[in-house]
Amino acid sequence: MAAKGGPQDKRPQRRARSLPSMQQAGSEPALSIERIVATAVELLDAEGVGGLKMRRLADRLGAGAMSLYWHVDNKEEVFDLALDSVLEYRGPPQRIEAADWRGAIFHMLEDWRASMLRHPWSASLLPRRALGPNILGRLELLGRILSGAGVAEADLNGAIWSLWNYVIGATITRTNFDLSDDDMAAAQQRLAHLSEKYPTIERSRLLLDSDWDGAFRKGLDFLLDGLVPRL
Amino acid sequence: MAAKGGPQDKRPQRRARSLPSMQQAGSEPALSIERIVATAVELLDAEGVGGLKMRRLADRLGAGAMSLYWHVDNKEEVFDLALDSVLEYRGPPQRIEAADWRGAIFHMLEDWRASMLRHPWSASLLPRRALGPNILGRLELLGRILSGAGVAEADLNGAIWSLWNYVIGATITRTNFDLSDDDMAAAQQRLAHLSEKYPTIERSRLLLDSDWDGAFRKGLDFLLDGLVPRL
DNA sequence: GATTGACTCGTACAACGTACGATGCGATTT
DNA sequence: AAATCGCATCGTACGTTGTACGAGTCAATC
Repeated sequence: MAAKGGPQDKRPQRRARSLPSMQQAGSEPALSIERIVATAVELLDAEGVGGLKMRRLADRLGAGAMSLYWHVDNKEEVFDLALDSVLEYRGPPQRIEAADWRGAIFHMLEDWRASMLRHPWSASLLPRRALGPNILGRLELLGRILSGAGVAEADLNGAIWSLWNYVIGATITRTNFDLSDDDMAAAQQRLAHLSEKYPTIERSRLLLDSDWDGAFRKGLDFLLDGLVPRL
Repeated sequence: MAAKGGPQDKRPQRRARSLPSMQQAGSEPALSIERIVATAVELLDAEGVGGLKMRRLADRLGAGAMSLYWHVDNKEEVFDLALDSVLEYRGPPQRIEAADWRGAIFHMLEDWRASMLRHPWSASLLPRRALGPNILGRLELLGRILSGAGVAEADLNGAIWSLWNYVIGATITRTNFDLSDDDMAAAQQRLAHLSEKYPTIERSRLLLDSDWDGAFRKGLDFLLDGLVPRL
């Protein structure tokens, strides 16, 4: 979309924020990207993807709707920033990467999944390409650990992507089928109708109660078994 | 959203379509869900998710915008139907499921991925929960093959979900980073900026040229090695 | 004091999904 | 034949959204 690589130097680059500048009546602490993103995450947590509207976001910030556009190009960017902000990774408890690479990978990927499950809207935003620094940081860390664990240079990209794919797939599936009780009942009924067309699904209660966490870990184990050469 | 399970019997259930009923001047073949969905897929292929608007869809069909709403509840449903329609599976060339379960699974999952890559918008629609008959059919088939291959009942759901997660994750990643040449150049430049923060990504050219297809197959192999008990 | 640049916001507009009700038409009933 | 009914189409209109535009405020600098 923004293909033409012109200068387009409309963006502020950096706000000096010299004084508090009381601005209203001494209450609202002035706009900033950080505050905008944090409030956007709040709003998304509370009302989902559809609940994030520029006017509402501005309201929560005690600002006019159009004020946001000085800090942000458009709504898309708010989504991108919110997504990346939720994926920050503070690293494993100790520095054990080299010795226990498997533990390090597990920790990072489970934290990844947990972070996204804490903010279910994040999964549905993932397919829209937004490579923020936190996401890149996770990919970088993943590559570094795998590389240290003995994965050959030629296999590195494949290994990184396999794990990434698995994690985001699992997260998307999980948030997608994390039905409320009402939905469960409805699904149950809808499926009962079709039990003769989908007997296996019906018998294993695939959509109703799967052990998501156990399945995630087990699949991850298998993947790692294959990706990293046994020593 | 549509939680209240009232009767809401507004939907037509079945159109008899008794006569061609020349309707206009003998040209347009009258509206139907099938035609609406097929045209929606065309439009999505041509212009992406953002390009599908009810008015435009109606235009392409030679109909008024509001005419669509007799066949369809809302735009969401158009998305759901388009997604499912693209995921139809005609089955493996021969009937070899029992003997060559690995081949059968590979065939189905690679076809799955290929179908979605042929319609890149489909990946971004997946996280919105829409279990059409074709998707359910694929899950059912997957379960049946795995079960026949010797996966224990207790492990079945986990195995199904692991494979499903992997496939949709891989597809989403692939469509997400399938950059045009312009985007590639832009990404290259943006990354050059950060090469000291992400040296591993930079060195392995992770975002620029990965062997997507090879990585997909390899990871799938590893998953299957783990999921299905070796005989 | 004048100018500048960072920042805010009220107004306005175009585009969208779709509610509502009118209309046409074939089949059925009277 | 006339009246009725159900399927199907569509024009108009409304509310909501993202955001373009330009005017406004205030502190820092000249």
